[in-house]
Order: sequence, then C-alpha cells, then structure tokens
Amino acid sequence: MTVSLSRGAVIDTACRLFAERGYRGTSMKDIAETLGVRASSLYNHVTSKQDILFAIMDKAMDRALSAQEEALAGVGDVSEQLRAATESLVLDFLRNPAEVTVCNTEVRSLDPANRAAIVAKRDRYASRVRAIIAAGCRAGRFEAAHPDLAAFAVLEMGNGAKSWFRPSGRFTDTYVAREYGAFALRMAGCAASELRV
Amino acid sequence: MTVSLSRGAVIDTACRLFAERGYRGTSMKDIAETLGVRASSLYNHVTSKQDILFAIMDKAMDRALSAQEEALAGVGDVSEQLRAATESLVLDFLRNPAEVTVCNTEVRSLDPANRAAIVAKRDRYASRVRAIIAAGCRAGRFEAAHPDLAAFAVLEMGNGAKSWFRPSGRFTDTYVAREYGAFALRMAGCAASELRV
DNA sequence: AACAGGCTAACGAACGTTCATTCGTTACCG
DNA sequence: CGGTAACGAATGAACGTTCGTTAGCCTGTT
Repeated sequence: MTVSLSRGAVIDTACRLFAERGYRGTSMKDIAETLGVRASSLYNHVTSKQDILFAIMDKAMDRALSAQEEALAGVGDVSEQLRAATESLVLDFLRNPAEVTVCNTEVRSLDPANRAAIVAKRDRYASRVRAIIAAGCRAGRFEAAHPDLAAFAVLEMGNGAKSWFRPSGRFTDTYVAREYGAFALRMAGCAASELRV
Repeated sequence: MTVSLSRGAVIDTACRLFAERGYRGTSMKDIAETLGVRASSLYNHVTSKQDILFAIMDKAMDRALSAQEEALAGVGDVSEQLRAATESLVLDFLRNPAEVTVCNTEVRSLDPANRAAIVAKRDRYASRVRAIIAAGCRAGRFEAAHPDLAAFAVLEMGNGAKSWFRPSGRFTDTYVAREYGAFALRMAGCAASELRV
C-alpha cells in the first residue's frame, strides 16, 4: 500500500496551512505531518518552501485572470461589464478562500523575482476593473467623482465578502456575488434606473 | 549622552516592522537593531515579544473605539450616523496604517487569552456599524436587502482606502474619508435625495 | 535490475529568552 | 567638594528549540 504523495497534494495542503497560520508560521514539518509524512519527504516533490508559495500564488492568479476574461467575454454594456467583473471577483474569492488569502497576505514573503511576477498579474487584474469604471464615467453612465478611488473600493469588496461568508450559511455564493455586483454599481454612481434590471 | 530606550519606543518600532514583515517575520534582533541596541536590552522594557504584539493591538483598538464614540456623539439622524461612523473608520485607517495593518493581519499570532480580548473589542466596534445600518433599514431610510451584508462591506472599505492611500498623494485624508462616507450611504441604499446634503 | 519515494540522521543557522556582569548616572554623606 | 553607594539599563554569552535543507539508506513496485 502506498499513500504516495504528489506535488499537487503538497501544494494544496500547504495552501490551507499558509492561509491559516501564514507562510512563516507554517513549517515544512507542519505540512508533512498534515500529510502523514516526514518533512524531508516533501523534497521529492517540491524544490523548496518558496517554490510551494510561488506555485500557490501563480496558479491562483491565473485562475482569477481567466475567470475575469470569461466573465467579460461578449459583454458590451459598461454597467453589465462592471457587474460581471465584480460578480466574477466575488465568486472567485468565495470559492477559493485559502488561495486568495495567501495571495493577499503573503506577497511580502515572496522572493523579489517571484514577487515581481505575481504583482504584474495582480496589476493586470486590477487595471481591467479600473478601465471599466473609467469608461463608464467618460460615457456619463457612472458618476463617481474619482474613478480610481471607486475601483479600489470595488476590488476590496471581495475581501469583505470572503471575511464573513461560510458555504453552510444563509446565502449561496452566487447570490452573494450578485448582491455585491449591485453594491459595485451603486458605488460607481450608476443611474438608479439601471439598478433593478 | 544617553539615547536610552523606552517601552513606547520599542512598541512603536516593533509596530512598524510587524506591519512590514509580519510578526513571525520580525525578530527581536530586528527590532533592537532598528533602535541601535542589542536584542537582550529590549527585555528591560517589555516582558516578551507577545507582550509587544498585544500592547500594539490593544492600544490601537482603544483608539479606534473612542474615535468612533466621539464621531457618533450627539448625531441623531441615522444617515448621518452611518456617514460619521464610516468617516471615522476611514480616517483611523489612513492615519494609523501600521497599527491597523497589525490589527488586521496578526490576530492569529496572539496567544489565546490575548486574542479573546482583542476580538471582543473588534466585535464591539463592528456591531455598532451593523446596528446603524439595521436601524436605518427598519426606519425605511436605507434599503439594503441584507443589512449585515452591507455592514461587512462598509467595514471593509477602510482597508480599501488604506491599501492605496499615500499622505503625499492627490487627496487629503479627510477628503478621502468624506468620499468613502458617501460610498457607504450609497451602498446601504440610502435614498438618492439624501446623498447630496 | 532499476527506480521512485519513503525513511533516519544530521547540518548550520536563527529563533526567543535568561543570566551575570558592566557601565553611566544620580544622590547622598562626610 | 570629593568619595561612594545604589540603581536603571545595556551587554555578551549561553540555553534549548526549531527552522529549511541535504545526504544516504531501505523498501516495495515495475
């Protein structure tokens, strides 16, 4: 009988522990024990602890970016774009809380080269949201006094949702995402008549 | 000539370092070196590293709580209460970024007893915001579908502001706080006619 | 026979903390 | 005024752990 580790299992387990206790608060021994194995065995599947951290974050950013692309594909109206982008963001946060927590709290634990790669992807993600709000303001459909400021507030909403959401709670994740999509439109100052579509 | 350490100086320096590198990512040696002193000298002023962390967070929570009380004192109208509470929250975040960062990221590094004390204060702070939104909804002044959900979104806005705000930037902290106060009213579904007071 | 993947053992470094000692200043006493 | 006792605070050395990582071995499967 072989329980037999895999790279994926190591990374998934590490992700959960990093989210709970932080990167520096989690030892290779902790990860190994959770998997029922000795610490040295992990090195058959990953090259270092830093390697694990980067793999978690890189995978998570790619997932978020492609979910965002998919959500926006074929959506022309700028209000619907903001709604779709926000719903995608919130859904991603609610469905992958551990990965997202690691992404949000452990950027500082990345080696400089790894950090540059992750920050670039994060910026790409954020700039799409900024662009939508800016376009809506230019078109006179939103009336945010400062589009960038509203964009940051929207991007932060995912964290707000993640911090209290529990899958076993009153709401489904899709329902919460829709609710936050509406928050985003309101915050951007979208004309009230559009809000109840 | 005596540079001579003090408990306050140790705590302030530690706060900045904890905010940048995290509690576990900061050693007593790091703190001491920043102060131009050896690690063992710190123990003349604090009893342990954990003691430092708790002192930082306890002071920060007390400051936030009393700022909130002061902001709400004598404000009767529920819309103005939400605006005042949000402005107070955002201002506190913008003016004490290091303390707030530590409070938001290092709860997990607290010993169980210390954690209970801090979480109790944090809950007291959050419940005041929840109560305002709930009251506004009952009075028909707000129309959030789920008051608690809107409350969490409001509480998260401080983080959103803190993450991009720089004192040297385009906006003053009071201006940003006002802007976020308006976001909060919109998000709660406050009647549009009240928004431009 | 080859090998992947687990194991034990060991490493050097860094950690938080303690301890006895030394230093510099202040306050008192003759 | 000079000598000294006393005290707060900084120090280097040492402690027991824990850290991430490497090396070499052993076993079960192919």
